[in-house]
Amino acid sequence: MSQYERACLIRGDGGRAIRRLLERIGNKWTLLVVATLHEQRMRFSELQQRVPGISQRMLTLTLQHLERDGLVSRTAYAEVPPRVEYELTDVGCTLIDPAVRLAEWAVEHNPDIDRSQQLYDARKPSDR
Amino acid sequence: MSQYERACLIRGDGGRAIRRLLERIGNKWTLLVVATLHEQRMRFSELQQRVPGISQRMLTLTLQHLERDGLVSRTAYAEVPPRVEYELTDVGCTLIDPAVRLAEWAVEHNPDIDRSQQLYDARKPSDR
DNA sequence: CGGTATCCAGAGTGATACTG
DNA sequence: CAGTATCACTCTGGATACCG
Repeated sequence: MSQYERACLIRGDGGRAIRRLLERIGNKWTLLVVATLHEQRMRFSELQQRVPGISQRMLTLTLQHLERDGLVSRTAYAEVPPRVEYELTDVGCTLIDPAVRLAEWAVEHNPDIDRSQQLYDARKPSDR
Repeated sequence: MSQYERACLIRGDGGRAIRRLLERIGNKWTLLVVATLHEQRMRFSELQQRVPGISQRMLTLTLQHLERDGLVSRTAYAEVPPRVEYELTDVGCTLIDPAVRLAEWAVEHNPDIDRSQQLYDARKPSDR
């Protein structure tokens, strides 16, 4: 399969498949939560500590979305005080690999983008 | 490098690298424009025709961001009427591969996600 | 402990009209 | 042709307070 043909996958159905995925993981916290859960199953409060900066509300919302999509499973234990644990499902695990590729690209090309932005911003507006 | 170690890349610097990338490509149009330009260099109006639904304003904004990041180059020809052509830079091209992996995941797992959402939504709110 | 409910500020997006 | 300018709207995310 050629590089060209593969690129067509992105536009595929007018881009609907990948758009849907990006609406999921394109937000501020989802990938961080997924990557954190990949280390091990974890309860709510532990997750909140390991994802620095996330608010209770956003962690709740993120986990609910992930559970609805079947990427994370939620287990509530009938105890007092309550205990709830989250873990990646099998499908959720398969997302790690493509996500890591993206992260590798990001880390590798961050300096390029910095440089390009500085050049761009230094140009006189009239030259743009 | 283990799967576990690779996943750490996502959280890397508190997730800053991949967050920056997702702010770029996580929006509605960027990846569609990149994938379209991957076919060939193209002028503004042609691009607008090939990316169905995009407004003039959003295409302008998307291209300006991509140019600032150094993923797309812009060439204006001093003609009347004006002609401007866009093409992927070398760095821009390297983004195609990880993006395609993501698209492949999206296409492959779309049915899983549909099913999971239907199950989730069918559950009584009290069971959640 | 693990959530909900409410409110608010800001960013992303789109329609429309105008311009070199 | 390839943009800019303006306005309106929606959606996200954050702060805070309360609940089982």
